[in-house]
This record gives sequence, structure tokens and C-alpha cells, in this order.
Amino acid sequence: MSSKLNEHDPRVRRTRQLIEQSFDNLLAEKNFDSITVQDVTEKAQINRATFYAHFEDKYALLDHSIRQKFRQEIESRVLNACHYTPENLRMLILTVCEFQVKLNTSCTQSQKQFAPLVEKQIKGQVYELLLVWLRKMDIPTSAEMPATAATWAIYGLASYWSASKNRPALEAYVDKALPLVAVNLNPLAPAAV
Amino acid sequence: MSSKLNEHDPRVRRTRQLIEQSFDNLLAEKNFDSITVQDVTEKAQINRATFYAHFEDKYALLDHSIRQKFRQEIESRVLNACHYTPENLRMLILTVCEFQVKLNTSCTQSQKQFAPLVEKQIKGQVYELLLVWLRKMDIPTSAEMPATAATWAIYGLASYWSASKNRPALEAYVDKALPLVAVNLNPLAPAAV
DNA sequence: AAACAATCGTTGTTTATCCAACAAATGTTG
DNA sequence: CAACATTTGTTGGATAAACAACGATTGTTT
Repeated sequence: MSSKLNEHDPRVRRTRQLIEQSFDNLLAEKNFDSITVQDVTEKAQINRATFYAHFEDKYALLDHSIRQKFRQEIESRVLNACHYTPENLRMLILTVCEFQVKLNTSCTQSQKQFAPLVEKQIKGQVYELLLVWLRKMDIPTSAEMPATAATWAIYGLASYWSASKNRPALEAYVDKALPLVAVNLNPLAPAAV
Repeated sequence: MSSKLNEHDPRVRRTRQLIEQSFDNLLAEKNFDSITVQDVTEKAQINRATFYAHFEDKYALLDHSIRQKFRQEIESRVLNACHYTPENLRMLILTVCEFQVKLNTSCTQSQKQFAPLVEKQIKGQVYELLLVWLRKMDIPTSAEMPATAATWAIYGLASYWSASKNRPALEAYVDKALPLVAVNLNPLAPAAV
């Protein structure tokens, strides 16, 4: 770990990418517990010491990987996710819902142990995004509390939906969820969504 | 260029690979003359100075690229190219013939200017390979002259074939060419092939 | 339990790459 | 032709990655 690496250095980007994709490939073969740091570095063709310059250990890599995947999921759907629009909020909720489902279906049984990790990362990402949105709106109150409330609301609604026996259509569900969340982001016009 | 880079260093292998494949991709887009070193390094996401640590200029890269392609062509056909067998010699002749044809057909007009370069690289590769073969045979005479004769014979026969108006079937042609070349590699039993 | 092997996390040193800057050569435009 | 822009090789200094080695855990075998 030592001092921080320069994120803009091409070398750093390269090795990080190599580590990430090697890890992804390994996860498709084995379960997480049986993956060693050596496995990752061998497949990535990088030195083992270099790994530790980027990640504290393989758990930090897992964290980062989950975070990355969710972020990509958002960015693939939203043109400019950096400011609030009702449409962006829709997409955010929708993304969280689908991410939940994907975990329940496409992932192997053995990977469900990471549910709490995933929850933490998703909430973190959502919270950060909502903070950005709120701070760009000129509101008198602080942004932290509305962001927290909205984050938990979104995650809770998504969990509820993904766990439902026979889920309603996603689009329709999100339409109903939207005003419940937006109310925290529109303090000036709470009912008009 | 400075001092030589360590060929076994993973970093060296990586950047060389990046340069090579960026160059290949660019050649598919533009013609060689309009490709700059900057183009290559930008596409490869490496620093321009690093390029010059690997190649003297873009012409050296072209040389290397041709050499590489021909070598791959051989290695894709021959299991163990490191010693002489009649079958390996067959494959070598065959490879040179097909390489010639490929240049005359699939390549754009503008790339035919490199014919002499290609000739030099092919002959170089063939010669090196024949030298290895000859030196593993316990023959009293030196290996250089037989290797030279065979190299030119192979290249000449391949050129002749690829330039023919209506080419005979490659397999049949190679069968006839084989003894003409093998005679230089079998000094002890020249007629028995 | 003891012996053994594999993995871990760290360290000091060497090497490759990055980066910014430069003069020189080349290409382009008016 | 002259002014200008682009590309070319090269340089010195900073930083990331490679490498080998190490003690410390951890896991396995007997």
C-alpha cells in the first residue's frame, strides 16, 4: 500500500485493469475463498508485490470489484449521471432493482455470502451520487440527511421488490416508487413530481 | 533505445505487445506512411519516449511486425519447428508460398511497396531456421552454404509459384519442390527423399 | 503434536515507464 | 519564400513495477 499511486499514471491504470479482469475471470472459475492473491497476480502477469501497492488484500479487491460493477451498471444507463433529473432518479432506482435480481439469480450459491458487502457498496454509491445531486441544487438545508433517507428508501424498495414472490413489472414498480423517493430530493416542491 | 531491455521482464513484454497490436490495428485503418509514432503510442496508451526504448523508429517496427507475422505463420503449422524432418520442410515451403500469395491478394496496393522488406524478413527467418536444422545434423561441412542455397531456392520457388498465371495446386507443387530443396539438406543421401 | 508446504504481507534494490521539455527535422499554409 | 504547426528523436528526473528475500501465518500431512 505505502503511499498512494497516481490515478492518472497510465501504468497504474493498466495494472489495475489487469488485476480487475483477472479477478473477474477467476471468479467465473472458482469461488472467492479458494482464490489466492497469487492466482490473481499470475493470471494478470504482474508481480505479487505490485498487487499490494494497489489493494490491501483480496477482500479489498472484492470490495472494489463490486463497487466497480455497480458503477458501470449506472453509467451504462445514464448519459450524464452527475446532476439530478427525475429521469436519472428513475434509472438509479431501476439499476438498484436489477442489480439485486441479478445477484439472486445469476450468481452461484456460494457467492451469496457477500450480500452484506454488496449492500454496503450499493448504498455507498447511491449515497455519494445523491449527495452530488443535492449539492448542485441550491437548498438551504444540509444534504446529508435527505441523501441518507433517500438512499435507504431506494435500497429498501429495491430489496422488497426483488424478494417479492411474483414481482410486478419493474417499470410499473419504479413509477410507483419514484415519488416516494423524490420527496426527499424536492424539499421545495415535495408533492409535485 | 539506450541499453537493451530485459526480454523476460513482464513490463517489456506487455508494452511490446501493446505497440504491436496498436500498429496492426492502425495498419487496418490507414496506410503505413500516414501512421505516426504518436498514433501508435496514443492507441497503445504508452508514452512516446517508451516507444523509442523498444524500436528505433516506425520502420523498425514495421520490420519487426513482418518478421513476427511470418514466424507466427510457421509456428501455427509446425508442432516442433526446431529440428529437421521432411514434413517440417514441406510445411516451411508451403508457408512461404502462402505468405507470398496473401501479400499479392489481401493487401492493399499501397502496401506492396514493402515487398523488398518482406523478402528480406522471410529469407532471414528461413535461413535462421535452416541453420538450426543443419547444425543439429552431424555433418562435416559447414551449415552456412547449404542453408543459403536452400533459402534462396525456397524463396525463389515460392515466388515463381505465386506469380504464375494459373497456379498449380499448392500441395502438388510443394511435392515437386521438396526434393529440389531437400537435396541441400541431405548431403549424405541426396537422392533418397 | 510435530513437520512440512503454501500463502501472506513487507522490504530494499534495480529496472522500465512516465513526463515535461527541448532542438531539429518535416510538412503545411498563405 | 516565410511563418507556422506537426512530428521526430533525445534527455534528466520522478515514479511505478519487477524481483528476490524474509519472517510470519495458515493449512495440511503424518
